Amino acid sequence: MKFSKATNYALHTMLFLASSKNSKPIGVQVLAEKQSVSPTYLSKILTKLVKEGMITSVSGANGGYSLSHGWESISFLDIIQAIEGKSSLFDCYDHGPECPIRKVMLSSEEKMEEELRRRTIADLV
Amino acid sequence: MKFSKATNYALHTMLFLASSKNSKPIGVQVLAEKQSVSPTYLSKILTKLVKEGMITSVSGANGGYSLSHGWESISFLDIIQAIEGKSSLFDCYDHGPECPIRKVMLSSEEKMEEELRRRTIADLV
DNA sequence: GCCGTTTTACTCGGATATATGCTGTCCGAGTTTACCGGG
DNA sequence: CCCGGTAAACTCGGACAGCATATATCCGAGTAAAACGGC
Repeated sequence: MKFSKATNYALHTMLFLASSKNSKPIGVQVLAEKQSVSPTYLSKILTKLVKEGMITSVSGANGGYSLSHGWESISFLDIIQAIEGKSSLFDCYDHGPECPIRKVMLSSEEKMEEELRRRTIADLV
Repeated sequence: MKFSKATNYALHTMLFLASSKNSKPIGVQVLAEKQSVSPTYLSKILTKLVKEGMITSVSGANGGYSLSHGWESISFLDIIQAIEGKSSLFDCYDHGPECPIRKVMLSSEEKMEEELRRRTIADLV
């Protein structure tokens, strides 16, 4: 089990957008170049962030992506879940909600999420 | 990103072995049946636990798997890492060890591992 | 009843499908800006 | 100077290919206990 590269790209893109306080949108070409990833693939990833309202996209010439209003409160967990989905890391089949193993796994997972919820991109700028 | 089913099987097998205090080894057939998984596949998973010294296997008739001496101190993390490997959940390419995002991810991951290290199968019996 | 042989019940390991999800590409469509040429 | 049309610079979305890994199966080999059979 690994975090996907897509999550990595999303996090670094958010950090980059937050670092360049430019109000003008930044094209996906530029963002992709910084991370050595193809623009079309990055675009696909960023679309997920747009749908979650974390960033906004502007079509047409001089278009690109920029942070949404209220971006300062976006946590690592928000970004990760936008890419990876919100489902639990651990599936316990046929053992029901009372499965003691499941309980341990879920509580441990929750510890990580607490920390990821606490940390924001804005903290790093 | 998900924990693999193999990890689930490994954890439940450990719990089952710990619950049935029987000193006699238990055949993979029995263990597999409890979890609705094929015996040959489960065997492959359990081999990893054997290599890590958590359980021992006995060949031949009336053979099977049983807990190793000192099993009481085996943590969830031990079992999970035996199956999933010990590498970090988050890879940061080309950003070096000073990458601030990497630091946040690793520290969050560490929170989960702390909890998994604290919890043992023996606690659940 | 004893001992050697065979059968049976197991695990072990490698090789090999199959499935699933991640990564990445391609292309057509829509959108906005910049440019350009005619009046 | 203005205005309309065209080109250029973008994002968006779906379809699709390639690849890695997880999942699962198959089979031959080794191993230990039980069963058997001759003496």
